[in-house]
Amino acid sequence: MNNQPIQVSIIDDHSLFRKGVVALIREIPGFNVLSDFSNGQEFIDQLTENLPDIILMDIDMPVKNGFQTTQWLKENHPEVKVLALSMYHDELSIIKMLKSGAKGYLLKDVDPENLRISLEELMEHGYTYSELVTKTVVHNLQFSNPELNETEEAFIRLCCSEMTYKEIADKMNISPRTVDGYRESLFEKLSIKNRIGLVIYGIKNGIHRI
Amino acid sequence: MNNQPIQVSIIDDHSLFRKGVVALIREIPGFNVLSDFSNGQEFIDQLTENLPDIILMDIDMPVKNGFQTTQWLKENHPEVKVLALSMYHDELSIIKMLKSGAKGYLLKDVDPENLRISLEELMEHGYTYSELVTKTVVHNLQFSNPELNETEEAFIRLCCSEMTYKEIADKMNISPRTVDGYRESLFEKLSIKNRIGLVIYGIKNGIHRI
DNA sequence: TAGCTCTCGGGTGAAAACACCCTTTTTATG
DNA sequence: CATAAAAAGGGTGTTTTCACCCGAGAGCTA
Repeated sequence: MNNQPIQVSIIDDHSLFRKGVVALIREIPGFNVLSDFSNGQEFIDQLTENLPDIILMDIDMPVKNGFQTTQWLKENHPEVKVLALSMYHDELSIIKMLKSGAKGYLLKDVDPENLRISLEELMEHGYTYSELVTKTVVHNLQFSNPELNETEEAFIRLCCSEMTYKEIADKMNISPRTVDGYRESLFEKLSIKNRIGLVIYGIKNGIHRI
Repeated sequence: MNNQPIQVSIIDDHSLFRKGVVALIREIPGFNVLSDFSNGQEFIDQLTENLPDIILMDIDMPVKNGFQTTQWLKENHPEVKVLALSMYHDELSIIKMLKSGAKGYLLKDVDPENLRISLEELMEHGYTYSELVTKTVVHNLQFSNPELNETEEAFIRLCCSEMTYKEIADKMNISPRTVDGYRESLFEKLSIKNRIGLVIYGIKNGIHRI
């Protein structure tokens, strides 16, 4: 290890939480907070050559969310290590964040000591996979959730409302028959029996946030 | 104002967030952090004569949640001012917290400066009602959420599954006709149109947790 | 070019959900 | 005790949802 402090940036739209994390990280020896932003776009807009070593990244944010920002970093600055920091422990969020390029995934209810351990592990090994992440990835391998395309996700989102299928068809500018097809193929794919199952699936997997 | 620092305690199960808030409040002149706990029961168990002036109270916590703990404080130590600090901005949470005795309600995405302002206002006036709170209370007066009894909540819980109404009737040991009545009265009470609305309401209001 | 798959769309009938009418039973309360 | 209010159950008909059948066209590819 060299003796330069490790630079950390935080991207989270909850400013109280963000500032709290900033204060906590300042107390960890060997780490320094470089900057903090309330969403991904703000971070990208204010980018300088002075990049952080680690970014703590929230998922749900306005303008540019955690998935998109992590993806952007993977393509433009792959040397920056993204550590996801989210309150969601649903499988889809974790898997999507890892696929986007995150090097680890922590829940927001992690305690400061474990945050420190994860940060150090991240610098040492280049990744930090908690038990939650490992379990989720293995589970996902065994019972892999079918890939849903954009249309299917949009359809599920609309199903999480009081609209009838006919109204959904109008909204999507397709025939009610097509909606029928979407429904049937999703029932089959997701092993569910009716629209309630679709709503539960949508909410459970973060397709529709309440 | 006297020159004794105002004592603040924080009850929140997300320890990273909690410790962050602790660090932030320590930086506010005139305020001191007395203690912090991960849930209401832990706070009550470790109670001494040395009570805080203000408690920052989360809602969703294991063992004893924010509603119960605030209620308990109202009955046992009404001089302690509870300031709710939650990520939920739904009407039910805000109203239930105020009914339980909270003197204010802040969202977790409040910035540190507004937290400071609210704390000071709380000490000066004994309450701090943000625009969010005022708007919600007025809205609630105009469109007050109906009280649901145990049976209705149980029914909603069962509706958040793939069971048909006939199966729900079997499970509840009542006639399908009665279920019909429950459904119709709930549609009316909650101003919803169909079962999807019931599912969304149930999840949104914590009747069914995913 | 024949064959394959995927998306989109259509018809029909059964089952479930929903709306609106009603009566009986239970429970609370003056 | 009387009487109102609430809970439970019933009949009937419409709309929505769901299941299973089918074909047309686009795009890919062996």
